Amino acid sequence: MIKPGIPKGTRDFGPVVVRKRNYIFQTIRETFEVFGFQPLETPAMENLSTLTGKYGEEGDKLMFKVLNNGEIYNEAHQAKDNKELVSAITEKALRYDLTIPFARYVVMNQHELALPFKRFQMQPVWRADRPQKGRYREFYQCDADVVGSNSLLNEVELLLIYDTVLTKLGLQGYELRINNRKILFGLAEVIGKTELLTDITISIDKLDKIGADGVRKELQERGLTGADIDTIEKFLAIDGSSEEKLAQLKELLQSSSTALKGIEELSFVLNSGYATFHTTPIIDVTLARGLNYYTGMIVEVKAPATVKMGSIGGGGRYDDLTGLFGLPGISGVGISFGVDRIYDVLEELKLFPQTAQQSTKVLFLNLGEASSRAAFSYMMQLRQLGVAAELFHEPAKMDKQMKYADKRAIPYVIILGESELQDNLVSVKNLATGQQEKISGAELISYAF
RNA sequence: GUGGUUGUAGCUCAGUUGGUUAGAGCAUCAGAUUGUGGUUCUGAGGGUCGAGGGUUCGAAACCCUUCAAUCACCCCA
Repeated sequence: MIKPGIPKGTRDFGPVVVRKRNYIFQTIRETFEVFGFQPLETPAMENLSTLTGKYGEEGDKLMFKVLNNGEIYNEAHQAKDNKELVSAITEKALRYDLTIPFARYVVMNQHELALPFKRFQMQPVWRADRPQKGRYREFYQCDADVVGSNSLLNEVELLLIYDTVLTKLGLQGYELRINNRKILFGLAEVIGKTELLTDITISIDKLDKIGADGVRKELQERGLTGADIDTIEKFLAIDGSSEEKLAQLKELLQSSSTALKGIEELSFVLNSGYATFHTTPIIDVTLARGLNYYTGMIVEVKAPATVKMGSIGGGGRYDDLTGLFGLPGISGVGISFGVDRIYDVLEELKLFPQTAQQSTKVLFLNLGEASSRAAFSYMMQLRQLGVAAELFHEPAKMDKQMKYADKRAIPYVIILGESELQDNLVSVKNLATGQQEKISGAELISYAF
C-alpha cells in the first residue's frame, strides 16, 4: 500500500474552501469584466525557451521543468554539466507567471488583436520555492493587463480595479503603494552607477524589514561608496504627503531627466482628477518589486499590517515586454491579485460572507416510500426554480437526517410525514431559528428560501 | 540553496531525572429519544508514539540516520 500524499507546497481544496475561493474569483472576474477586460487562458506548460531568462537567475532556478518523454538516457549522458543536462532532457516548463505567456500570446497573435488589447487571466502558476506561510508551490494569479497603449489613464484604471475589488471583498486597512521605476533609475543615475540599479533597489526594498542600518550595510557590501549611500539615505528619508514627497524627489533628482519623467508620471496618476479612491494610493519610494522588466509605474498591495502577510498583489508598466519575442515598441501595464494570500487574509479577518459558504438550501427528509415519492416531486420543482435541494438518500431515523442537515449547514428541512401526506401539506423547518410551519405544496414552490 | 522548531488517536495536545496496561478534550458511532438537529447525560470503537537503527534490565522520552510538516533567510504572490 502506498501512503497517500500530495507534493510539497500543493493543496487539496475541500468543498467549503472551493466555495470561498470561488467567491474571491467571482468578485475579481466581475470587476475585470466591467472594466472592459477580456478573458484569456494559456497552457499550463510553455516552451522552456519562452520562460528562461525572463525572471532573472533566481526565477530560472525556481522554474518547474518538465522531463521529456521517450529515450533520454543517451542524451542525458552526453551532457557535461548541469546546464547542458537540463537543455538535453527538458524542453518544457510549467508556467511561472501569467505575464510572459501573455506577451508570447500577443506576439503570436499580433495581427488579429485590436490594440490596445485588454485581457484578464486567472490560472495557477508554479514555483519550485520552499513553502512557508503564504507561499505555495502551486498558486493562482489573477492578472489584468493592457498592451499597446502608453496612456497613463490605464495606470489609473488598474489602481481603481484594486480599489474596487478589495473594497467589494470588505478588506480595510490595506495599502496601495506606488512608485516609478524611472525614479529608481534616476537615483542610480544621480549616483552615477546605473549598472548597480538592481542591487540598489533590492537593498532599499528591504528598508522596513532590516532598517536603515541594515540597508546601509547591504549597500556597502554591494559596492556603493559612502557618498553614494548618503545620497540614497537622503532619498529614503523622503517623507510627508504625496505632494511633499514629489517636491522632495524633484529637488533631489533634478539632474536626471528620466527621474523627472517618472515623477511627472507618478504625479499624474495620483492627481489625474479622473478617479476617487476608497483607499488612496500612497507613494513609497522604497518600493522596487522583483521583476526586472518593469520600466514605469510599479504598484504593490500590502495586506493590512495586522495579518503579517506582506504583498497580496502587484504590478506595473513594462515598456518593451514583447520585444523579447521580436515585437518591439509595444508597451504594457498590468496588475496581479494573489488569490491564495487574499484567501488567507480574508480568513484571518473573518471577512467571508455567509453567502459564500452555502450549498444546498433545502433537505427533504426521507421518511419512507410514500414520503420520498412526494418529496422527490417537490424537490424537482424547486430545482427547476434554481433552489439547490436534495432528498436524504435512504429512509432513516429523523434524528440522523436532521443531524446531517445540521452538519452540512443546510438551512431548511422539509418534512413529509404521515400527517402531512394526509392533509396534503408540507412542514418547513428553518434550522437557524428552529421555527417550523405547515404550508401547502403551492406555497412551497413560491417559498422564499 | 542556508538555518531553526516540531512529529503521540481523525483533529488539538498532555505524558514526571527513562519504570507496570500511553491519556484528555473535541470529532465519530451507539443509546437515553419509534415525528425533530444545534444543548445535556451514558457507553463504545479508535495508537507500529513519523520510519529505521543504537544505548539500556527497561525507550514515546536519550543518541545517530532518514522522512515529513512548519517557520525564518534568500527571493517572491
